[in-house]
Amino acid sequence: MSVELILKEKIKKAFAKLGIEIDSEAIVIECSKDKSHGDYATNAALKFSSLLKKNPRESASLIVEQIETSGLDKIEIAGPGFINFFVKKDSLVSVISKIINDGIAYGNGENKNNRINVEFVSANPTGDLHLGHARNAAIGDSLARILKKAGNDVTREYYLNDAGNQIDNLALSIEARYQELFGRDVTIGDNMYHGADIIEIAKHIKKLHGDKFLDNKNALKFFKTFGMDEELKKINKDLELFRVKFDVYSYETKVRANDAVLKEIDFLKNHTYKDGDAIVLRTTDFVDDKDRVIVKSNGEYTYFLPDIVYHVNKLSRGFDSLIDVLGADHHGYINRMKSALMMHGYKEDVLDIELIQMVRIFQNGEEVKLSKRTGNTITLRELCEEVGVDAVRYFFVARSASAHLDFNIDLAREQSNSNPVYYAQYAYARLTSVLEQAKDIPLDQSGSLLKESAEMDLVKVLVDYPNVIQDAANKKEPAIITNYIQKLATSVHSFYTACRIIDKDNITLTSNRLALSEAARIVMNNALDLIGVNAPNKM
RNA sequence: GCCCUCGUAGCUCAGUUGGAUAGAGCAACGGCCUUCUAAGCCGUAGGUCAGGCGUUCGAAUCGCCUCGAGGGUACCA
Repeated sequence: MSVELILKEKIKKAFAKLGIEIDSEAIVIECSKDKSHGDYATNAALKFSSLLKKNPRESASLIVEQIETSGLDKIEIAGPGFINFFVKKDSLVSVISKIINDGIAYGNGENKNNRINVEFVSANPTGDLHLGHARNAAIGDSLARILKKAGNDVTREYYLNDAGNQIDNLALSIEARYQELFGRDVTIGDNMYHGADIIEIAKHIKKLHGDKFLDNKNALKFFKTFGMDEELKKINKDLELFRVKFDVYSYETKVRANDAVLKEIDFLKNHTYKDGDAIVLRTTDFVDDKDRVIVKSNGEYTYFLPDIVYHVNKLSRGFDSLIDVLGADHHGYINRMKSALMMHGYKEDVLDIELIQMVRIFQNGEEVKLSKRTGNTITLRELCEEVGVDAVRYFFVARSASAHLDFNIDLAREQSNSNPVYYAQYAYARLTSVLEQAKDIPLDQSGSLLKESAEMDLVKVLVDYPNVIQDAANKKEPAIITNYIQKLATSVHSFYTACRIIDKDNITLTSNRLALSEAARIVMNNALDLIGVNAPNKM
């Protein structure tokens, strides 16, 4: 059990002795920022003083009298009524042997028996993944890793809208380029795809099939599936480069098979009304602020309807909850989809939509304006080639998803200390190097000789790791992990500078410090992996 | 108009679910390499937490108003 949990239990029991039951979730334990405030502190006396009918300081002393003191050096009451805990060194340093024994499993949450489906990227296979997809991929994948680490059963899913207009336009674009290869006059319309990738696909088809599809009734159908496969192959190659892998690909055409959409309309009939020839879903009965059209006057479906079918499909596969990672422009989508799922009897929070704010690119101190129309775009591949996968993944996750991200290309490209990725990777490389040089010296996991403040600070950061994972998972916020990585790197560098690790004249101390180094190395590797960043042995 | 996200050091951002003297990194300044990687460490300086009112023992955090940035408000996807 972690130190924090032990303290929570102690506080809970102290309250119980005073005749008050409180939930241990409600007890807040903080790591003290100031050493004179002990190792950990709680505001429980302040928070619950009204229950004790005493002022905060009096409450604090009542509680302190009841706290069982094993594992503690002393307890102090300070300020308006904080209770400060000075923890015995042994209870802190025991984390070293725990980390070394658990290895990569350190920080794993208990199995929650909770199946979560995380859907992200889901870009239409009509061209390269661009900047927005890159942030989506970085955050979605990191989130999946974190949720898994926290003890959930996670499935990564990619949804392909292969029934929509985009795919038709893709087929038309390929057809035009294909005919062009045979010298025909073609015009590429505004809603068609102008990219060079389309020309490549057309050439590929010509090479494989010659003029077979020049005047062929089935040409468009073929261009559609062939083009989509080609584009998806490229997307997957880019994603692989970006260290993102999906467990499941869902095709809209398959989701819609067996009249699933018609059945859905029938299922929803008690929640719909007609507006002219259109069918409108009464989402305002639930959590939406406006009713939504699901079938247009011309009989076509809006995208919303098959999307409902898709979400119901996901839930029918046995997931306890769904997460969609979407761009911030999908804001209006959240409540209408939740409403639709509530019509199916699901709770509002069965679906969680993580909105990702826009990325702005800065170069030479100026914003780079991107536009698909003018062809001025940046693809995920270009970005990775330009600044490296580690830097891109780190930067795209390091800011809270709900915050706009200004991505400074010059900074990310810079292989210098102004780049936070290198700061963390360097800490890892230093530890690895020391451990390699001292590989003949056995580790002493007892921590009995550790006493320097730099050593104990590092130990406390390591103790904190499992809590950080739970926190990041609960808040669905990968940026919490990067914040932790920075803190850990700082502690490692301070320790490294303040304490000489290998000392041939003091092998016992060396063994202690090597064990601490190994523990820190394991946790750093572990944390970097959660955001998909490599931990290099050398830099 | 209405809804959402946001506004914290010169820049980019944290801030542990209302707590003690608001913190990092970069940029600036001053120190530290005969020994494990100086891509590092230690220190100095830098703040009207956009502004105002309120809630209470206590507010960057909660509520209301104002100002400012971005997004949404489609029978587009």
